Amino acid sequence: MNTIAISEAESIVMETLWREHPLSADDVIAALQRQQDWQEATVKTLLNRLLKKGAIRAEKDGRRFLYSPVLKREQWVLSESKGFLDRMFDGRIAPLVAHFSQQKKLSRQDIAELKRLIEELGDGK
Amino acid sequence: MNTIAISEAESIVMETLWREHPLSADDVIAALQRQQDWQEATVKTLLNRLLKKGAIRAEKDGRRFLYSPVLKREQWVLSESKGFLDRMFDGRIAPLVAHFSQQKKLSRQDIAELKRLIEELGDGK
DNA sequence: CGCATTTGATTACAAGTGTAATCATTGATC
DNA sequence: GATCAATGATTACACTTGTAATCAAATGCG
Repeated sequence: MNTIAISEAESIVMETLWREHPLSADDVIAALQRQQDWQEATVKTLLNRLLKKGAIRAEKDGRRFLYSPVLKREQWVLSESKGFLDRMFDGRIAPLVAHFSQQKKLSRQDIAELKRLIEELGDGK
Repeated sequence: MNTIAISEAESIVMETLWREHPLSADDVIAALQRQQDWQEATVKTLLNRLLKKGAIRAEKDGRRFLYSPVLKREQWVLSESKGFLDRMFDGRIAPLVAHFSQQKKLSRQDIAELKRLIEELGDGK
């Protein structure tokens, strides 16, 4: 229903626009130049696909367009996260954390942050 | 040697085999019958693709085959989770939890479980 | 004014995916 | 032994995705 589906490559373009906008195609290309080994044409294709999907919008600025996100990052992150958790952990977050801890993939810092988070949660109650 | 990539539909077949194995194609089809609106042929295609990818193996049982997972669920979950966290949360788990909590997507039960988990972590090792 | 340059639009194309129908082989049945 | 039913193998086909080249329209330059 609500969420526009965007592909991995498209999401990389979105990240650029979420960081800063509006941007011209050239700006986006420049921003991605060193991070991604893409030709200009590739970025333009992705911008167009995102436009067609309604994930971004374009306003005319003289001869070119300036692009801005329509889909909000929060929204995207939440729906992706939800989909992921549903598929992998029956929609619940604790099992994910448990999984990572069992696999010893939690750093001391992760644990500290989690602890702090949980405490805050306890408070608000 | 890193993880075999399986698609969404394929992962559904894998879940069946992870739950119980070995299973014949018919067993898998039967198991998915009500959960998924797939024709028999579809399931067979998916089994074959998984075979080709090496995610499952087949042993002959008379005229048919019995299928078992090769790829382990733990392995798959971990690599999917890692990819997901890298893409969305810079590889760290605390921001995911923070995100869900900000969005008020944590149930009381989730919080309780998380609390228990974190306490355990503090203790051991 | 005609041309080169810029920049968006159109077209391309292979791999992967979802979804399946059809083919072929082999054991089972009459 | 010839035929049927079961079951794996092959083929199909449209859509998405990654990756881009090429086309076309607008605009600035000489």
